[in-house]
Amino acid sequence: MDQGVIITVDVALITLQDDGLQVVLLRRDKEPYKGQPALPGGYIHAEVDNDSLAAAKRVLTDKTGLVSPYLEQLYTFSGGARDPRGWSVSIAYYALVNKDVLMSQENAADVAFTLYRVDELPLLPFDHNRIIDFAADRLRNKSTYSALPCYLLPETFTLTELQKTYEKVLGYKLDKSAFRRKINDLDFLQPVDEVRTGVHRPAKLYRIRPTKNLFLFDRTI
Amino acid sequence: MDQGVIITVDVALITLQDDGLQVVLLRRDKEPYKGQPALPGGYIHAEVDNDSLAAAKRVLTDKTGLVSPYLEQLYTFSGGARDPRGWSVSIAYYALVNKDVLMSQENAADVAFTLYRVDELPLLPFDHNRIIDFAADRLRNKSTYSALPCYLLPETFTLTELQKTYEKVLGYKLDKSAFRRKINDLDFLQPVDEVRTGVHRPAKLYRIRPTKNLFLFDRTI
DNA sequence: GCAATAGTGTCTTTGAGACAGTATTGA
DNA sequence: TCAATACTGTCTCAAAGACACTATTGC
Repeated sequence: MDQGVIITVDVALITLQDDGLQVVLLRRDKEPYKGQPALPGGYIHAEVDNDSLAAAKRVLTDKTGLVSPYLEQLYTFSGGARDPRGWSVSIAYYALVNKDVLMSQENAADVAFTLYRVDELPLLPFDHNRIIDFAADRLRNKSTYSALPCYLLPETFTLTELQKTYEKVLGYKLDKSAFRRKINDLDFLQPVDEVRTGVHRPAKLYRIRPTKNLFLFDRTI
Repeated sequence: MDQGVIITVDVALITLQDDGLQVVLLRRDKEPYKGQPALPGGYIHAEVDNDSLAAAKRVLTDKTGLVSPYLEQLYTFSGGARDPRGWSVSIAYYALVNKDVLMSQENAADVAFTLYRVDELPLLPFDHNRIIDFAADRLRNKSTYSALPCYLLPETFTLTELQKTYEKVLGYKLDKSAFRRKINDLDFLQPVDEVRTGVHRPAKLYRIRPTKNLFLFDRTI
């Protein structure tokens, strides 16, 4: 049955730089909006994709060479006005990745990413501005009660690095003492037998406790 | 472009009875699964629906005669295994309605609803069991930090009725004193110049403060 | 020793839970 | 006056914020 509806997945791949959250955009290689920066996306391939999550994984890997440590369905955008080709549905996902992992992948896969601050976007094709707004809001909101920001960090990290990450995502400062008390109580990190040495006192390294699911807290961080 | 993908909306319309949350199911009037109880749902009509929210409203009104006071996108279910007709996408919504409003509508619109407890469902067609589980989980979770349960009540209600509603949705008892303190602090109700008279001391009536958006709290109820 | 960062201890404030109290109605 | 429900006051406890303190490193 042909309902004449276009069905795609789009992925907002988000990372963290010194100056805030960034989203990965790629130059479109096809019409419409050929050559313009837009979210990685593509049609669902009913023959190869088990479901839309599989389609999102495939799109992300095909277009960026990455396998994200965190990928979650965001929202489904739809309507007759969002795509010049006609009535369309985009099942949008968002993904998180560490900046250094992303950059080394850019070299390895020989693709050209464009990074934009999520709060300073140009006008993008389709409703991609809205999708990115949704993704940033979801990330910021969910970070108040989950371990999500861990996925913006490398495999191991110090508590100070984790706190700075939460602060950049949330947009406000946290108290060091209270932060460490909560991290300790919530018990979602495991110590690694290493330290990060720098100019001064070395800091203990941690990794997120291995799990299939995102750690959700029963209170705020 | 025909991708051979079926695209539908399904609505989990939820109400509250004495013994807990109930979901409205209707007997399917078409194949597949003709005659079996299932969620109200239907194809997107690209010619008439502005977007999937409009489609969900239309489906709900066409099949039940209702306009729900609360309707929100839930999740998008997809894949090749959920529908015998082939690879399909269901943009699922959930809606809330008061039991008495629902029942009077059943008579007015001359439709036959079947109500099932969300925790005691038979095996349903497609992945409707999963959709209802998602809806009940979302409702219970969101009720801990929002005014959602108000939409399960009639237009006006007493504080005791509201507390009982929260308790039934959440599945645990709340302290009366603390509950009223919070309702007062959160300031999302407005008093109505009426009381509910019964056998004993009359109770003040309230309604939810008029707003376009759901009231979200910065803490737990 | 000094500067800088890592990490801890403790006081105060706030809000939640427990629970007992008072208030108002119909019969 | 009594039963039943509406509504309030107060004590205790736990978690959060503020902030000062100690610890460990390179130089």
